[in-house]
Amino acid sequence: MQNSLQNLFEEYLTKKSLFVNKDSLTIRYDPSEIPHRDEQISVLAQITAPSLRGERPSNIIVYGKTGTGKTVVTNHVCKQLCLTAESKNIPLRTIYVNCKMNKVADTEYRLFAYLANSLGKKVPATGLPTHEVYKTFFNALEEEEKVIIVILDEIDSLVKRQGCDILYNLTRINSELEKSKLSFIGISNDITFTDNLDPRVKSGLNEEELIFPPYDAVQLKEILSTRSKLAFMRGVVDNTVISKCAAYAAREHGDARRALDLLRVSGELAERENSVKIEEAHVDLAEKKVETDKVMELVKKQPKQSLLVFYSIIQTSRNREAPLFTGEVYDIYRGLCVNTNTKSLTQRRISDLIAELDMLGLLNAKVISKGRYGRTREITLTLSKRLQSKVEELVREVFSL
DNA sequence: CGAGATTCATGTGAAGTATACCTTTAGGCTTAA
DNA sequence: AAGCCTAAAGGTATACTTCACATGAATCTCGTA
Repeated sequence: MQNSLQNLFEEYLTKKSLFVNKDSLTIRYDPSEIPHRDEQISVLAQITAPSLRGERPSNIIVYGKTGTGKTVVTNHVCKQLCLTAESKNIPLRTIYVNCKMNKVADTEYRLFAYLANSLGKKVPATGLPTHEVYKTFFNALEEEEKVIIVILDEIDSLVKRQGCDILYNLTRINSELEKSKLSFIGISNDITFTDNLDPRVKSGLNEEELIFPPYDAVQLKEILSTRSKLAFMRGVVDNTVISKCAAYAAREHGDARRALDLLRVSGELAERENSVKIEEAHVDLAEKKVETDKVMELVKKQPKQSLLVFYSIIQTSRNREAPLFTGEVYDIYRGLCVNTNTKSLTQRRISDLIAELDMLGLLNAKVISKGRYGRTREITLTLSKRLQSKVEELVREVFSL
């Protein structure tokens, strides 16, 4: 056993990798070229450029669906901005926050805590008054004596959860700052997100806006082939593979991240099979794996109670085509709590948890009225059968069912 | 027959509770003069 | 007397519960044609 493991590792080392630089296919990678985004880049650069003269740039909201390059472009421009500033000794700083990340920046308190933290101030996870955390952040800002650009990724989910007061407070900070200047780049998947915003907030935050259209299949192909040249050894990827990845991703509203994931995972699968090049079959396998990984990642992050609720929903809908209602799910959930020795939450809370699962895209829950028969959420699953059973498996593991 | 009232099942908002954690402060102990 | 540590007091955020009211179309009711 031990020996074979060692063999495996040694074999792995001697084996030639298909990859030269796998990082260039991940989302963390900042490519030097971002094809088909010249316009967005230059607009963003123009808007943020005043920061180099110590002026406060306008606040911007960046719209676009997932994988249209919002985050990459924003980070890219900010990085270049910072590099320029650094070389010329200009006081400038950018902070990136993802507002969707659970338990990181999804409330006002946590957002300020995160921001303060990234300016080097330690703030405890709980206990302080929110205003105190706000002050800590504010003072940290003043101490910097810089122009500071805060990038709020997935800002729409923050607003959906917490309302727009947070944004109001954020936009207000500026008028109180003396030594530093603050501006925002909000990134949103939802184009309609400013519609329900308080007009004061809207005018403050939405000084400029920038829209990222989805990529089409041709553009995706181009992106993929640029990146694949960086990522793979020569002759590993051929055109048909790239076309296939692009086609799959184009089907999903032109999501470049997905396309890159597909290509990377295809490569990994091919490598694992000791294949010398990526075959179309690998892409098909990768398509499944990418989807699975994405969902499983998300599910794993959910708190136990949400998992139980989700599990109840999957269980109930298994033998049924018709959509489920909150009440049924709650009954199943209660039973499950007894089985797993878990303290069950109230229906009120479950109602909120279901709404959260809906927000995460793990299911569809629509509030409907059934007339005489009351009002409820109509719940349908969006995951494929295969993924459903994967989730079931995971939940059973967690609760050792 | 049709307009308006009724009804159901649960959505939804507000206020309250439990828990975990924070800072402040007062008291007690130690130490150095 | 000054300095340091500790534990209690008083405060907050968050996740959840409790309470009370809101919702909205299918169904019922009853007056009218």
